Amino acid sequence: MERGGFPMNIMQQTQGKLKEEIAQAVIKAGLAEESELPDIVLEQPKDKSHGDYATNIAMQLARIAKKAPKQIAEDIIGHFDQTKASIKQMEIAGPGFINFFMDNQYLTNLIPTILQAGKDYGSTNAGNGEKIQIEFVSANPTGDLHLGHARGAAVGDSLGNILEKAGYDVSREYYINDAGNQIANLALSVEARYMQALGKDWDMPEDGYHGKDIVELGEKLVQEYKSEWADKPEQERIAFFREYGLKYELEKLENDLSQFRVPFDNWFSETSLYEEEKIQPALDTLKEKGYIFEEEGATWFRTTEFGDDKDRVLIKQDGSYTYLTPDIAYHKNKLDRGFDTLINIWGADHHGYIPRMKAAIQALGYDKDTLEVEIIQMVNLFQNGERVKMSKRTGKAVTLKELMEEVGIDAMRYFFVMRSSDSHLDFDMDLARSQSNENPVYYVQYAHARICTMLKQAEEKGFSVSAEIDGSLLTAEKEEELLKRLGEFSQVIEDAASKRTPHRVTQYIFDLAAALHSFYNAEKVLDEENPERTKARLALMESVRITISNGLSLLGVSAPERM
RNA sequence: GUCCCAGUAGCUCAGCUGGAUAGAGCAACAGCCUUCUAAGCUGUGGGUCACAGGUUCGAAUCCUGUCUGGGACGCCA
Repeated sequence: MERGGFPMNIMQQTQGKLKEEIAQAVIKAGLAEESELPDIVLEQPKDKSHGDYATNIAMQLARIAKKAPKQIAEDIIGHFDQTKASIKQMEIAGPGFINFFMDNQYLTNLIPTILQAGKDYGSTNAGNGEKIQIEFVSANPTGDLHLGHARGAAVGDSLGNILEKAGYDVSREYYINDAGNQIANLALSVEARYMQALGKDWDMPEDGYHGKDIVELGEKLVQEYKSEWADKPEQERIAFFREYGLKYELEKLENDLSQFRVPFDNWFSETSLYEEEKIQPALDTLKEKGYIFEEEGATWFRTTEFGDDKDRVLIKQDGSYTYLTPDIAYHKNKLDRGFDTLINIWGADHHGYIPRMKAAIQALGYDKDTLEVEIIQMVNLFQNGERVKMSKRTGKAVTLKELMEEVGIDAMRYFFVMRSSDSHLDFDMDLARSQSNENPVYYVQYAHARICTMLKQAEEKGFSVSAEIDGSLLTAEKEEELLKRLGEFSQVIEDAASKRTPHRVTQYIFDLAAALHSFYNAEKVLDEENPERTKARLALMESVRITISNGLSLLGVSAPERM
């Protein structure tokens, strides 16, 4: 029952057997050759009267077998070996669907599996250890992280967790843009705030950073150094502010993200590309392959070769690099480190950058799909029913840190991964903060806490959770619903991983929590008159608790034992 | 002008590689606590899936075009 060190996914096993038997029946009935057999699709009908599983194979075979779908379905059923696939009943419905009603045993078998797996329940080896690097956030170290970064951080971290759970080998990385103009600007901004803190009349630079954090830094510097730096030679002063500012900003980024439960495996410095002379070799590689040309005193990369709308400058007329150039060297470095797939998570305002980066990947000799760019759409903040206006220029944006204090980390993490990343997100602060039934985070956490209470009281009454239960006692409608949901967990994770859609996990645990609440109101777990059923239900409850807890942990949301 | 994302219930959004009567939360309405946490549950109403063509047994889903909203189109980063 082991696969890749993880418990085998019972549901997949069941479905696999069923598909296999369908294929056998089709061949035995002479409806198609093995080679012309289409992929067998099993779906779980929404309507329970359509069985536990249904297949559309008869419709798919209509053309190949040159028969009416209903006739084909009858032939398949006639040649089907029910005993092998634990089928209780089969029927033909609608235009030619075959509905399968399963023997329930296969569901209750889930419980011992989940109890044994514990924190590992849901883990699979679907990713086969594929090495994936996720680069995300990567905000310039020139100010506080704002809402958009926060969404990217939540999505990136959750996706990383999900990929790991699905058996991928994940590395999370933050690319620090500590080399370009923006850092020169940071130094000038820090200088200005320092001078202002000393009471001097000093203008902010043209493209300065107006965030509150730099104002605070100016004040901090005055406390620490008094007016010492005001009289130093400009060059020395700027160099100091540059270094100090960078360190200050980076520490802040790391602290905020770590508080937001977003750890990185590696913080990669752009400057290191210069120091380790990684840029010229990358340029040389492109040159050798003939993708470089000179024009109007600049050096160009022929990205149009790979479908970009125009070629891109790598070295400007003044001899300096564009942003793209070290970034190409950076991506070459990533590839040299042996990752199979690179995932970059970018804000929607960077989508225009995708074709040139993909061009670089291809020019370096890799398939364009080696690099995947996940675009995260914008976040709009709402408070008191109104959209909160933000301006980056004046530093009026709401920061990650402020939001963590205002609404809490659990709510933020959940909300940011609640919707598909390519939908704009309306973040309602009042809703995120509210401790009410309108708030989906509480809804899910409450389900977990409810179970914990039951388990605790069960213990006080002398019951203990055990995998040795009589599964035939779990036949109530709400119990079957719960069991079916529980069985889907691994598949949900695999889908979320392979399609890079972490929001599916959020939807899943919400649905699971709903099934739990519904069960809770319909059935009583603790019943001293009926200890066997109590034991069976306790084991079911613990299975649900484990699954909710595991799901929440993928999202970086806590699973409280009481609320 | 070109490119990307979105357009599904009053609102916010799901809808997997095309499948049966399009789902959920909120809001509205009607019920449920002497019983394991009512931060919960049950029920009702609410839809020309932006529009128009096409592909086929079958389209919210795939293709083409149009419209609307947002974003991007630098020798900025």
